[in-house]
Amino acid sequence: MTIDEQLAYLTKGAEETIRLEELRAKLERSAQTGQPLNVKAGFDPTAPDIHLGHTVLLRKLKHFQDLGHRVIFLIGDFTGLIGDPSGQNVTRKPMTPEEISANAETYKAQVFKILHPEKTVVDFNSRWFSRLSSREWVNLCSKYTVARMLERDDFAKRMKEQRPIALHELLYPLVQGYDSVALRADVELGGTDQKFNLLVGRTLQQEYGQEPQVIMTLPLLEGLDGVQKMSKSLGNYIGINEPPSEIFGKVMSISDELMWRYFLLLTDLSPREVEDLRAAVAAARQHPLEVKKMLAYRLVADFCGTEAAAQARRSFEAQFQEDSVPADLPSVTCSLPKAIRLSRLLVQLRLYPSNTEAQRKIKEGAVAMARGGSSEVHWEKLTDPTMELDPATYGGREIVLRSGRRLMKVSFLP
RNA sequence: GGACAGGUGGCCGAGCGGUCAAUGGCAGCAGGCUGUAAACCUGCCGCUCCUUGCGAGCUACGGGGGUUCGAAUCCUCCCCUGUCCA
Repeated sequence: MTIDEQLAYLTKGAEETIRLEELRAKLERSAQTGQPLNVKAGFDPTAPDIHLGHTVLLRKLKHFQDLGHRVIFLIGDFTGLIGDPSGQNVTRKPMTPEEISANAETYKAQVFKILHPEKTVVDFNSRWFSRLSSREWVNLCSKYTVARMLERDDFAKRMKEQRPIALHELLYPLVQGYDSVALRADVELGGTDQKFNLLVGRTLQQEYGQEPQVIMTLPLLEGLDGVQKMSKSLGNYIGINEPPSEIFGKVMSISDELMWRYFLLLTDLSPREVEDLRAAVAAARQHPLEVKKMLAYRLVADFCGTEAAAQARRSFEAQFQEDSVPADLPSVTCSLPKAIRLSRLLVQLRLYPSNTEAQRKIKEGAVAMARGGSSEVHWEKLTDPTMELDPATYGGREIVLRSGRRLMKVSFLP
């Protein structure tokens, strides 16, 4: 690839690159010297649940790897030790080294579904921060001013809204920026919300006599609700470790509008191709449902393989388009020594969190049962909250319970 | 250290001595319509128990103590947040 082609490849889908000319220079130099670029991205040590939102960034890291560069997957274990910047007064308790390394392993298992393991270095920022003397700390703090720090929009916003800002939170950008110094990063990637922190990295590198890193911000992916960014705490996420049918189903539940965004940020389709698809749907040449199934299939295939993707699609079609029972239902076997209340069973199956809620839903007509069969399924609503399943009639039988979109197969021992 | 304003269910936000498990909005769950889309309509939305009833009990309005037959609501101490002053 020519340098221009490389630039196009790397900046595709990125929100902003600061600065493009610097990236070009770095790429040229790397090509001449054969020295790969250090491309850094930081991750929280506490949330080893990678979801599609993270993959926007991970995919971009992979693009750099495709061109032969070295990715530094930095786990912010030190950052995690001090506390949480956004959480109010939740003092985070220090994680043990065991927990941290366990989390790191979990990260690797997930992240290498996307990244090339041999071109990835996993590092921890406690490696340098735990050795930093107080003197060096103060020195680090002297490199940046309060006024500039308060420019960060979320700080500015909180000041304006008269909400608390703890002093140590002001240190976060500094800590993250220093990571770039310690790693001699050439490029750092982050979400658009990270722009300020990334820029601090540039400033600090110059303060420490290094060439500033190029920063690249990536759009934040909206979650299932289509409005807020995908995050675990909001519960609007699709985890890449989830079962294939789960991923497929969740993708199918996003809005049509959001689907284009997913195509753009999560697949290798070019912006042009996505536009063409969109036009086809607008002109009714393509059914949006079919296009969305294609998206779901691709995403499942990325993380679970094409076979799982095909299976997930079949199950989806069986359940929602043919109203029959999919083949790969989650199923449990349980013994039935004596009669059990339906509501209790539902809680045991984790279809509902509490008995109270299970009973409520039963009364509302949300629970249905299909018996054994496969093709001709009859769903029978179970609306009696006092219903009990007794061994005499259910022992040895197999039933399928449904609550909303969730199905569960239960086999009773005789 | 002082003055003032606040802390209510996942979030926002009413209530300011009883009828309050607490109005309303958002989010969420379920039903209908559909394409597990959007929009819209309906119900639910702390927990437990059963005799499933407009049932009983328990827990809840920052924390502790108090006043009262009775407190989210009054008093008091403490904690937390913000603003102004030092």
